[in-house]
Amino acid sequence: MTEILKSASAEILNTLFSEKLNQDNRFTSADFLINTPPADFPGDLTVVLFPVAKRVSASPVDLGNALGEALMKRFSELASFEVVKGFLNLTYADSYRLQVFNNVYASIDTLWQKPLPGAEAVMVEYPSPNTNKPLHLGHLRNVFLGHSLSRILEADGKKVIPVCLFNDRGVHICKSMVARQKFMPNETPASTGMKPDKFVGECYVKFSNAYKEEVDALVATGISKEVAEKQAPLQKEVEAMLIQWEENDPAVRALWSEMNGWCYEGMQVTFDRLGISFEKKYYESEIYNIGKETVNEGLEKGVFYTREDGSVWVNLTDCGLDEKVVLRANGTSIYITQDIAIAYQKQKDFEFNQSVYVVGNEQDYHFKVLFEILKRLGMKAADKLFHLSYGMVELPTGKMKSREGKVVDADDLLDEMVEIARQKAEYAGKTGDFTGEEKQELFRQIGYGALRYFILKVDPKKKMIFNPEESIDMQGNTGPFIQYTHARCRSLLRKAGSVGNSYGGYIPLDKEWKIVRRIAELPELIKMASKQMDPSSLAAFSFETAKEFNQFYQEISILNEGSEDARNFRLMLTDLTAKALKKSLYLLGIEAPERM
RNA sequence: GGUCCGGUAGCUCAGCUGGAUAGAGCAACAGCCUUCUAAGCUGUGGGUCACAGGUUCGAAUCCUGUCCGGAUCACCA
Repeated sequence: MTEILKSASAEILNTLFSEKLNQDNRFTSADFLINTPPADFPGDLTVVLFPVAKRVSASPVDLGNALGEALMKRFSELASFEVVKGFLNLTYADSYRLQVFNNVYASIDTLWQKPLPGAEAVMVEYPSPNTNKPLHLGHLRNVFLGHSLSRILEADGKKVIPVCLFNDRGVHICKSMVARQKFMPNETPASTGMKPDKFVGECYVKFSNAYKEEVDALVATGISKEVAEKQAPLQKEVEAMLIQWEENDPAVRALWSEMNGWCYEGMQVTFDRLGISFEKKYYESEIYNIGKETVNEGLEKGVFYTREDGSVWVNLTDCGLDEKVVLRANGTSIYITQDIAIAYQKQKDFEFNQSVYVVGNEQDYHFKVLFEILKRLGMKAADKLFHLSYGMVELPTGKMKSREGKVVDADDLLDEMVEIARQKAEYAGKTGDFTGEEKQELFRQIGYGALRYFILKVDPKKKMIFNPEESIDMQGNTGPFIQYTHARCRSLLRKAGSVGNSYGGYIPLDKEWKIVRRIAELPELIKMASKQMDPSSLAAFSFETAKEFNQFYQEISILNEGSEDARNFRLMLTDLTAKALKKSLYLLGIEAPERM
């Protein structure tokens, strides 16, 4: 509708001001800005008049009146207009409003077509953990984003290929291994009763503490910190172990397999809780050697060069980046070497139109370098890669530090959320007729929903602060609020028995129309969220919709309404709202209970 | 130091490619449950949009500079 109005407006003004306009400055629809007016102004659409009025040096008010009148004559969809300052506010006719309602109501069920054959394929890689410690809050933001993004892309008609990369080798892994060997050789997850991935994480913390002591001791003898970090015996041990690993030393490999196995076992439990799964899992350990081959190719192509000590480099200074090592002097490969290899491997394994890496913004530079290198290597898919960069989750005390064990553990947090949901529900006396099992399931849905919403409602690009001391709210702009509104709708519909499909000549109230108007924008919103890879707008949508429905619910009878037409319309609106809420929650990865 | 990102109410955050009087939620205070779920609704208070310039009919939004915070510039990942 807005597009039609824009071109009509251009046409009308061109005729009206034909004397003042020549070929070069005639209006086109691009000259018109039409948006929705602020809540306390009348109308459904606003034409901003200043720019157009200026061009023909007319007063915005006069021009607005003239334009408004002409549009009224031409469009039966419009009921009235009003010019306020430089803004022309247009109000839809009731008949058109009902037409909009009928259209949304008819299409809400089929809004998410499954990807059609030949649909664009998008690979989404997340959360790509290291296998030396369990998942923490930072990973949760990653998972929520990746999961939600996948659903949004699918709703936009794309085929999603979710993959996960395990950073399962390298110095960080060796640190946990050295610590296990040295400090807790006889302990196992079973003997300690720990979740296996947490046991591995414990090793990592032990290493970091011992390493820090060594460094401090060296510094005390007058050595600089930088040198001390390199000379510390534990550091040497790690480096030695990395080489042994690359040389396939059986004992080192056995230790590595055992510890990684624990990590996968533990992480899978967390993945299952989060409801995520992958079409393919990549392991750096299986691919890093291909990286070395690619490095050789790069040398042949002249993209890389060798230094005297044998290390291999790439010079990216001509595009604002630095010189970067791609292979160590001792021949072992580093992070970027493997990322190069994995990019090629992905290209080999799947056909895709786009490949998204969901990775924190601390690695912005790394991905710039990686993508530039791949471009120079002439990789086919190089222009299809996209780094979805998101902000860090910080504690009030600053960054989380896994080395120091100062992290919010993912499992613990999920447990805690369920517990909070339970407490709030019991305090409110909510769950009288639920069975024990139903309750448990409900508290899980609410607790998880609260956490996901809390994280997804903020712009992914921005860093966010999480205060573990203040438990996540369940009132106001929260997941449970939206879940509650959905459950409330469902309750009404259950009580009504069935929803009729005719409402005679009923004319919707303003409060009712506002809800319809918002939900009618959902398809457009999904496209936008998909394009911008940002779920937060859907969180905002679900909140606004829920709030508007609650206002309506509070003030206006639905089931107790005398007029059957009105009752039917309101039930249809309730049905529409429930569906819109359920679907927007789904896109955020949040479940929508029927009762709560 | 170079590069990049950010600074909006006491707190956590919205504010789309510049548009009307800068909005939510939490917290505080005052109301609303014999009627469809009170995890709800209504109202009050709370702002130099970091600061200073500039661009223009119009700037939280765009440009420049300053201040403050963060990330990154590893033969770590």
